Amino acid sequence: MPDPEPSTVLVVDDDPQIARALRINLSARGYHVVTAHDGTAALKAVAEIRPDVVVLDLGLPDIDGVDVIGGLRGWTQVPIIVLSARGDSTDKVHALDAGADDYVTKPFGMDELLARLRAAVRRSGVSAAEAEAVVETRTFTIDLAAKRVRRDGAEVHLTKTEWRLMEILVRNQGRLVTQKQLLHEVWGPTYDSESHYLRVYVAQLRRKLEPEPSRPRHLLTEPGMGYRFEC
Amino acid sequence: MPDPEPSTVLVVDDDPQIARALRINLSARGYHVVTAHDGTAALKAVAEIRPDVVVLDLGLPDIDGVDVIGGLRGWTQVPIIVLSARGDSTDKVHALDAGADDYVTKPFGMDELLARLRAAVRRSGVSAAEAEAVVETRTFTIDLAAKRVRRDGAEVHLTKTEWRLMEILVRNQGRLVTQKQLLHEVWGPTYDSESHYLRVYVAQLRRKLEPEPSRPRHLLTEPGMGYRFEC
DNA sequence: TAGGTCCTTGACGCGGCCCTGAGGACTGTT
DNA sequence: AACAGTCCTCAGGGCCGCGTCAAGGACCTA
Repeated sequence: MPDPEPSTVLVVDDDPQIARALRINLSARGYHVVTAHDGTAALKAVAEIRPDVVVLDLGLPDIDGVDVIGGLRGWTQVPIIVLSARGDSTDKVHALDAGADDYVTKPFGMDELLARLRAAVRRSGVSAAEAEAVVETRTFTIDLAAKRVRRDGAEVHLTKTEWRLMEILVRNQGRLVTQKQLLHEVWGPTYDSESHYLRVYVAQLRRKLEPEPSRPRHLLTEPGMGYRFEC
Repeated sequence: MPDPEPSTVLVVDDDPQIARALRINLSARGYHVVTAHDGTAALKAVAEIRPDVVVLDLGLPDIDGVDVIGGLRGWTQVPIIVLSARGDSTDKVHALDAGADDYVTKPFGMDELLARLRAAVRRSGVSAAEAEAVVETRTFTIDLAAKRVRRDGAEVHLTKTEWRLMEILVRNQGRLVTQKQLLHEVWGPTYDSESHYLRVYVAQLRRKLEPEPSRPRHLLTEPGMGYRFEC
């Protein structure tokens, strides 16, 4: 097994001290760290960089932390670990019920936070990895873990967007994925009806992967609803 | 949608007081509670009753708590919430790294534990719930999650409108669905009396799915009222 | 700054799906 | 037996959604 690429952590905290401390510690442990200093930036950052886990301080200047959780849970399952100075029981309950995965009160031990981070990443990784990492069709092979596609032995290069789209379809193989879901997961939660994007990119994938792009056998259209990947 | 069956919680604690307190509180919240008083019993209980979540005290008389976690993680992904009197950072790290999902130190607030329990069940339920969406009849099979219909092994293609209609009827299987409700949910709230639409589309569904379309056995008409799906 | 890749956006033809209307069957009522 | 109401069936026309091609522009790299 090759060394897995480092997990990306989005750290959301308006206190530069804490953000810096987290950045240093997490980076030292091999994580790829991105920081945001308010809720708006956090929501945007999640849509753009797709972190593997979010560490979220509740005391943000612009948006209430619980609303940030809600905004994320509307379209993504990314694990959220809440940091908060308030150890109040009702705060914890609200945050957890809004969709947070864990809740750590400040001051916190870095060891503990790291352990909880590992637990969160491990959990979400298990389900993601469960779907076999390699999917084969008659004409091409997809390695989800390595992010590689081969066709007749030769490697086929997919762009970032093409890959994201392909990955979602493959992870849901056999299932119909709605246009809205695809748009949300590839382009972000603000894209609802730009189905033209899908047409363009599905066409590109078909051109690269299907034996007869005009008669797709694996990337199937369900008119009015979405797309479906079949082996 | 019918009421989901209650989640089963395995409470593992050798202190009868705490075990009792948990049983009372969890039962009051609608959980199905099973208790075990030592590690051996816990391991056996998980294998036998397959709980949806385990609440595990670390101070067990026979087996070290971390080993219990390890014993479970060897074969199951059931969420484990650790309870412990020791708030020591290294204990937390060991338990979490052994595979625990969460760690709560005694004394704990019952509200918080319940919220963490909900979070754990929610997480694991997302993936498990989707699998249970297949409805079978004598002649055809409907997979609600994948949005696909099979008849005698072969795939039957439904259009968007056909599928919407079918889905509503299937989700209300056995129950009568009124024409108005069907029109509202498929064509929108402004459609009240266009029952001709329904006739056309129900006929199409019957033609595609019923063995004898003129003598429907599953898509039944209730004259003057609506339609009903029967397995 | 130049070159390349990639994302976005527009225009256009085509096929399939949704709607619609007409005719007929069935049932219950007067 | 005539009639009204509801339902089933079939077929055609309009239109929306899909696929395709191509060009503009953003971004990165050298």
